[in-house]
Amino acid sequence: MPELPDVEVFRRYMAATALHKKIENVRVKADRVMQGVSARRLSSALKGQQFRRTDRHGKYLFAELTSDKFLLLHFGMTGFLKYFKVEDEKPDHVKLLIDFANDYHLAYDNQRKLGRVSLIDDRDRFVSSQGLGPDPLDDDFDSATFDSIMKGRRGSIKSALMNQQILAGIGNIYSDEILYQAGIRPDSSAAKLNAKDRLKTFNAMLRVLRVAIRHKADPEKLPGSYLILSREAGRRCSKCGGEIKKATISGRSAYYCGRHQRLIT
DNA sequence: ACATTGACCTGAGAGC
DNA sequence: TGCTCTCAGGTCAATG
Repeated sequence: MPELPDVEVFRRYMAATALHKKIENVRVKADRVMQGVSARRLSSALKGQQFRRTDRHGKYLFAELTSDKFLLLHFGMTGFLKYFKVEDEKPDHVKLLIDFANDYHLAYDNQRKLGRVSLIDDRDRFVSSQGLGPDPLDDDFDSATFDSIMKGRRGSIKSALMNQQILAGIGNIYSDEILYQAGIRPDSSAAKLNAKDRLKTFNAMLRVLRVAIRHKADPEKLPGSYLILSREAGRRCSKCGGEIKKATISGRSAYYCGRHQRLIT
């Protein structure tokens, strides 16, 4: 679930529910997902504070506290947030539970332990220390930046789109979707795309990410012309009737239409 | 320096 | 029903 559009939906959800409320208590499950911070320190950093605003870069969510520190959340493959009041709405694999003064709770849930919860001092410093590339939805990210990123790549276009050091936020599902919409096969060489192909990919990227966010990143609500609805080998392409193929690229399973997506080598 | 692979976790679903 | 096997949207360290 949690690629850029999903995390943006989580961010908006958190902003709509959990800002400006006094944090009364914090329950931390000491776990692999806690990174660089003990349960005790995280708990004391949150207690008595409020969340002032939320922010996102790629797949990372930042929740700024009134103390100027940030709670950092990464959702791995199975993470999500839930704001709730009564106990029976509490999800099953809660790693961090924040109790507010209004008797509501915010849960960070993650079944598999591939996510990350941390406490950081500075958002921008975190982004650069992680070596994260630009977020494609940042205002100053344009097609010229996208061009310069893609030109120097030796591998496939799909791997380039998914490389967080190059471009932050796109994962396996949305890289397939972007290339499906752009009509380019995922195993095409990133460096061999011409200017027109790059512009097509860039435009498809922005469109797909925005449309996904608008539909709450819920696959069932996405337009019928999206690959995500028929992402299975042997199915028919919703655009051209071609056959959906499966391939392994950089160790991840990729799906594409064998007819309307062009291989560029 | 860059690209690709395997390991890390846990549970769902397929196949028998 | 129950067992085993494979796979899953994440990153990171190790390898080529």
